[in-house]
Amino acid sequence: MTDTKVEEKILKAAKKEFVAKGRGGARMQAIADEAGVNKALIHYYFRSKDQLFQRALDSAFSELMNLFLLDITKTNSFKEMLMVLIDTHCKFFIQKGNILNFLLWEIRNDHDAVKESFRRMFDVVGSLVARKINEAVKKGEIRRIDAFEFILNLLSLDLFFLMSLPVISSALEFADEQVEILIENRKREIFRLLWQDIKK
Amino acid sequence: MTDTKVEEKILKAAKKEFVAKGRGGARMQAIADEAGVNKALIHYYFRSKDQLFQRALDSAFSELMNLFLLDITKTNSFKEMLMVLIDTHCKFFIQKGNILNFLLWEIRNDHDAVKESFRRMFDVVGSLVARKINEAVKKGEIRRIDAFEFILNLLSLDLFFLMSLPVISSALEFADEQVEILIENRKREIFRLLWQDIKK
DNA sequence: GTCTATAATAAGATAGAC
DNA sequence: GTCTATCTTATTATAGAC
Repeated sequence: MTDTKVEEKILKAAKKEFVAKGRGGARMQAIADEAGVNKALIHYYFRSKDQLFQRALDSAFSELMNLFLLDITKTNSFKEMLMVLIDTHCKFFIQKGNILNFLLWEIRNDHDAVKESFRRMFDVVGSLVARKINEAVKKGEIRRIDAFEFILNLLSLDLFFLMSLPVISSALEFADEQVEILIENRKREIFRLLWQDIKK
Repeated sequence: MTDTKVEEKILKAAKKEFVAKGRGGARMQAIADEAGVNKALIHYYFRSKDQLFQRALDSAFSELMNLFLLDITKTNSFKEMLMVLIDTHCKFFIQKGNILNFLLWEIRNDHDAVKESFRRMFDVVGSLVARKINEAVKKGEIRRIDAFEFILNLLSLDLFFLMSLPVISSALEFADEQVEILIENRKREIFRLLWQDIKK
């Protein structure tokens, strides 16, 4: 608690506020309150709102990248890996709320801010999945597929649904249990669609 | 030109500014400049930034809804319909830029603003597609499928890709021609994945 | 390092002339 | 209806005490 560095507390609070309100809507006062410090102290550590935002964006983006760099090498089969991935994405984004909407919204004007991390992540994940695909093909588990298209298919199906979920469930006035059922159905459907496409 | 109502000119300019900068980042002055009128005139017509935003959001949302209400009843086969839909979505969002990112971002705090339109659209599109499915099933063109899951699959694959395209192509430093090839490949892949799943 | 008080500015809103 | 000029407020940022 008290041994958590103040700088970290502020950054954490900033991330929460920025993800909730966006770059423009976020308030330095709200960040200070959330972190339990004075407004002036934020400027002491981070100089300006702009620089704080950059740090928060970096951090939020890294969190997302780490999700995709999960240790999936431990899964035994491609089928199992696919199930684990879908499940993990759902759990993460349900917990993290608007982080993906936030990133896709704020990054559009500032591609450079994440260009390097994105490319690195892309290389690592790309080659990791490509290797997994090769192994599975050799074992005769799946047919030969394109790694890029496969990843894009998976992420599209997972992430778009999770991004739209608040709108869908609010507009259709789903109760909490209905939402849970919806998610479970969706996970099954995504797995079904992807697996029957690639399995041998 | 001059016979375009001023109110409409302002609304159009507002939509452009809000979609580009978001609710918080948009500036009344920028809207006035874009519309070629005075700042005070915006208040005369729309009272406040807040009310202008609501109108702009409504209008942007309607545009999107209209896209999904396309006259697809004219297409002869389910296969043809699917191809037309994928193509239309791509064309629309490449032209309209960040409209989807904007909506998914801004609506998260204000579901009520679009609840009714969304539900109406959902009902209309849902029953339209369900009817199309029934016809195609009877003709033996496709297997029996769930309309909700099918629509979600289609929109996920289409829209997530288009939302992420700016980030992807910037981070991977794709040239314009490469982006075009990417899109064409993606269209083929989406159609392939969906069609082989449902065709009989 | 952390606070209080305050400056500086940006931006939305309005009054009033035309 | 449309403009100029101005008011008001919200918010970032800083100076300076402790």
